[in-house]
Amino acid sequence: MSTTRRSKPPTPRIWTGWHDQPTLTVLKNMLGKVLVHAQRGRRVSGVIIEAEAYIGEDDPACHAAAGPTRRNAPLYGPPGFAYVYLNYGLHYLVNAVTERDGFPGAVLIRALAPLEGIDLMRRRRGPVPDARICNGPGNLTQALGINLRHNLSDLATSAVRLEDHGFPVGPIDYSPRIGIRVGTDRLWRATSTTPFTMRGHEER
DNA sequence: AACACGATCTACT
DNA sequence: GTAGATCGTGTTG
Repeated sequence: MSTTRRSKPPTPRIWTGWHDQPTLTVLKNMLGKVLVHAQRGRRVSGVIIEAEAYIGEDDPACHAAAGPTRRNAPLYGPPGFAYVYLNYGLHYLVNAVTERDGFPGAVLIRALAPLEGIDLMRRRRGPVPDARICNGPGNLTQALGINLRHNLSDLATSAVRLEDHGFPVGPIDYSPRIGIRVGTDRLWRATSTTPFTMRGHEER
């Protein structure tokens, strides 16, 4: 065995501490965590700076509002898995499933500050400014190469996973969720007010 | 089997 | 500010 030692950074921790937490707690803790797609030995990742909660059949904006279907089945499963679906026939959106088995809930990841593999992100996203590479739920999945194949991935063990790199999170803003016409009374959109490397995020 | 629609984004005006 | 892209899903026939 070679004894050559390079100064390897400490292995980034998989983030699993959220599995048993209420969705709104997961929402709060999601900011500052790192969404990773490790593929073909390459890591593409970003720090989560914007996310939204969708909780229960009583939440009219939640995909589970009309009860369980084949599509939203992941929401009803155990926490810790990805719920990926195609929106508007164009964009893949990635959620982290929350709440106990049988109760639907998830956190939608809406924006990242690019961390690793930015060159690959640029290639996937085409000629857009760096600041907009990962802002928007459909844009970040394109940048990370996340699609329907990753639906129901275990976010602790799969190529698509959540890690805690210890990024400090400052104050968090809570505002109405975006792109929905119902359930806008709930302030379940969380945004980080402190920039990490780049913001790429604008209020509307 | 056919159809309407959506937790969006971009490119126009 | 708003039209258009584009397709899986749920609903209807």
